[in-house]
Amino acid sequence: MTRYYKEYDHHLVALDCIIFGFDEGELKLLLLKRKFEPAQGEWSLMGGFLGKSESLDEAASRILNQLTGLTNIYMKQLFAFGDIERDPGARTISIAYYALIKIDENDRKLAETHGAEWISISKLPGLIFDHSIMVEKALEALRRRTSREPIGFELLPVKFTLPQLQSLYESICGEQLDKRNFRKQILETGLLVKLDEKDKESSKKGAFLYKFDHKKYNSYVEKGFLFQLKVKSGQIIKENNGILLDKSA
Amino acid sequence: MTRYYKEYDHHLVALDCIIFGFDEGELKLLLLKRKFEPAQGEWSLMGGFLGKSESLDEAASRILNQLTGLTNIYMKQLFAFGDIERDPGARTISIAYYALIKIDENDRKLAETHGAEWISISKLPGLIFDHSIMVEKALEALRRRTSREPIGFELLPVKFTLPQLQSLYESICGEQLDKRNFRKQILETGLLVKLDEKDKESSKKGAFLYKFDHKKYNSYVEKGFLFQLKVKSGQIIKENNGILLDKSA
DNA sequence: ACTTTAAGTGTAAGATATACACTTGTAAAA
DNA sequence: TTTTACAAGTGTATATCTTACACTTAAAGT
Repeated sequence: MTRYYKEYDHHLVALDCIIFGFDEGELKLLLLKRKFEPAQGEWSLMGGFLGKSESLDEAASRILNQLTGLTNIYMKQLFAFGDIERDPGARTISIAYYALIKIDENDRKLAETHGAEWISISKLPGLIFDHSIMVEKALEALRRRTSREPIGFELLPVKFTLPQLQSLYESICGEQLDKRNFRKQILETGLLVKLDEKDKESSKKGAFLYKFDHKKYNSYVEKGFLFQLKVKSGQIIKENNGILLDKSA
Repeated sequence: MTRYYKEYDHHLVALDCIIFGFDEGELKLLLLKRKFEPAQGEWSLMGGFLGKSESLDEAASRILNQLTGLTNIYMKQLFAFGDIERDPGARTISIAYYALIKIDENDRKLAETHGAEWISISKLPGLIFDHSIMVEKALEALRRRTSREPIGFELLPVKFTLPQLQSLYESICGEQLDKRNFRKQILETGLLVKLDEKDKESSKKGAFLYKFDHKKYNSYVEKGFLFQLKVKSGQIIKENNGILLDKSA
């Protein structure tokens, strides 16, 4: 490769992964205790450094794979963090990615060997550096994206029940949803396939299992159709479909 | 600063700015003809390299300032581009920012000395490297953000008319809007202050000038109120307030 | 005085979101 | 075997929001 730009500074580029999972009705993050200095022993996100011959997406996937053994995971770039003092170890640019995974016993064991743990969003410990800010930002991004794309299914088993799905959406948006309205809305999309099987884990009656119709969804996306769910972030106090509601004035 | 991580690769980190303006009823980008190799003479975004002692935001602001002389500009990080071959000059990570500026004669002259030109979104030339992808992504981000935040005002003079504002929103979302509905919606926010002055540039009758009430907006933001305008991206064929509209099935 | 041009204004109908309570199926306990 | 307990599953009416739509007004130029 030809070489221009020789005179400019070069930088360490890190990747940090915010790994979301859903388990026991709670949204969780896969966190680990850092095994090297600086900040050894403290809670952090899984991270690593960018190599010369890998793209950002490739590096992020590699790092996720090291921790979970998983490939082909839903992963999106979140944001680049570049404050000078963000990492006391050295001036490092960190590009954060978030991943959505289906928590599973196998992955769980592999993660454990790295000293990683699934921790509920509502019980997060303090994290090193700017990792808590990354998590906050990832949650906002997850909420926003959930309302535009059917990504919830990335966090559930292939077969899931409607009560599970509703509980997931409730965890993401931090708000109770009406069962009838939720079911009506989600079934109207035509993107769920009802199976002839029930899951009896959580009730005597049992709830029918469904699966997400990825093929149909992709064909809709190509046609320009749009998935849209009203998912409010926990921050919103009062909202209107118009612009801004000003009942007080 | 202590030094850990010594053994990892270091990378060139660039910043590229997608600079939006609004003029003559059109959304425009400030582009320039590249003055150095590789790809000398081709159209590109304004860019530069990250220095050792500046944050990403600082570097992006510096680069914008070099071209326009402006400071305190609305600027947001867009995305980090890191494909290995994206810049034939060297392996470079580029972090793209987009900026919204009020086009003004002074800036226009400074920009010209750099060989920069304001070019309408609808007449963009091919750009070097992945810059066209950056622009496409920036437009999507602008559309999305416009529907959640009142950022249109960053592109207009401090005093503006409602027809101007409507025309801006139409340019951003690529769609005609109904005059009465638009005015109703935007005035209901209570965020516009009507002035006792008219602008007679574009009609004999003249249109009243307004200004945006930043102070009131900030107080709303603190209270958690939300600005929301229905701005559709040009890509969306058919949309519904529910989830996905499936009238065809 | 007449013409031209864009600014400015209100309402009714249709679509969408929301609120709400009882029945069903099954397992476990009595 | 009957009863109890528990979550799954189902429909409608009202309120709210979005949309479509046409005439009047002000001022400059002829």
